Amino acid sequence: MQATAFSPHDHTHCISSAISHAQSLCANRGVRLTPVRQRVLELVWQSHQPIGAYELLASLAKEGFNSAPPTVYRALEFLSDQDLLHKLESVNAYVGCCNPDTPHQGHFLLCQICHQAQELDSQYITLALKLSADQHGFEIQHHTIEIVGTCQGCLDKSKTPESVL
Amino acid sequence: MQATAFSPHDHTHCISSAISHAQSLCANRGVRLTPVRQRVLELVWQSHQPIGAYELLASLAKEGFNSAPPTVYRALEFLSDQDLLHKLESVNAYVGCCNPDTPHQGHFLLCQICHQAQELDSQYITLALKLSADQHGFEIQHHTIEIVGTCQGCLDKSKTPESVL
DNA sequence: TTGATTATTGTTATAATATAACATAACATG
DNA sequence: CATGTTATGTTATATTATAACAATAATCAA
Ligand SMILES: [Zn+2]
Ligand SMILES: [Zn+2]
Ligand SMILES: [Zn+2]
Ligand SMILES: [Zn+2]
Repeated sequence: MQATAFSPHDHTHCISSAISHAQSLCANRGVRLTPVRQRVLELVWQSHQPIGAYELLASLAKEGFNSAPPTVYRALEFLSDQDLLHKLESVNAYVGCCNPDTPHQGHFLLCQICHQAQELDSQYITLALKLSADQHGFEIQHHTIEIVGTCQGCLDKSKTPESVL
Repeated sequence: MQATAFSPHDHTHCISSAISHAQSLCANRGVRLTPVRQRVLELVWQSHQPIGAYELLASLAKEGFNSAPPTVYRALEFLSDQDLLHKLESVNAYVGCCNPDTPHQGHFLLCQICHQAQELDSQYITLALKLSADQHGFEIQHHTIEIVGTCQGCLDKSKTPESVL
């Protein structure tokens, strides 16, 4: 099992890969990854911690971009439409999508210690949702699945007191 | 399979049962279901459609209750702490809880046509979440599971054109 | 190339949701 | 009653998000 967000990894690779992926994907789709859109995507990918719209806005402002709310919300809307990021409803914040090629809703693990989010695409969960919906004759359009808890890394740290190190 | 919210039923029974249940539950727990708290709970139970804080506030104001935001948010916090309602994060609105005796997070079906919400407690979903989390060594504290789509009643209506009626 | 068309961005204002901070009142208990 | 605690009142403000319209930039057909 390789978790990405929660385990040590070369995150510069996450960023560069996400951006180059987004560039080719937008080119293929005939949509424009404009400077502000790309910069918002880069900012979202700065870490695996979901980031809020107004935090993005502050960064854009520092960098000389236009800094009114509609600017960032439009960029977020575009990136979301292109499946390049997801909004986490329970924290009003945004994370980069790991798999933008195929439209999907993710399932998310959110660590309340390190505040990182990991997107899953669990067939278990997808099937369980479908079974439950079917039982009620309910036709699913989309869903919000956000699981809050403690990630393995943070659990390990909490079980290793300073004195033992 | 008996769905409650989405199928015709005596909703006055939902309301009175929720309120009397809440009264005895608060008495047992030694907490106070004050007038404003009970009224908020009644308003939440007016229908199976999740209701927003400011809509509650407007109703309270009409009825002569204090009508500043903290009033309703405090009542919502109390009711949530007592497991008498849930917040639906994806719509910033609140629904009465069907099973306040045992602390839990619900799973919700939200119909985008009739805007009603049905709380589930699906063992399928609970198990799937646990399996997925375990695979990542992730310890679950709580979750947000909100499934948006079309309920059976609204599907039936859409499949029965006017001309046939 | 020009002009029409559409997509994108700029700008101002405001809506919608939620909380901080502190004062007052009600309740419980000895 | 005196006291500590819980609940409510009040004012202000924080946070998140969108409406509305103007200006600019890209696209494309003639
Ligand atoms: Zn990374
Ligand atoms: Zn963590
Ligand atoms: Zn009902
Ligand atoms: Zn419906």
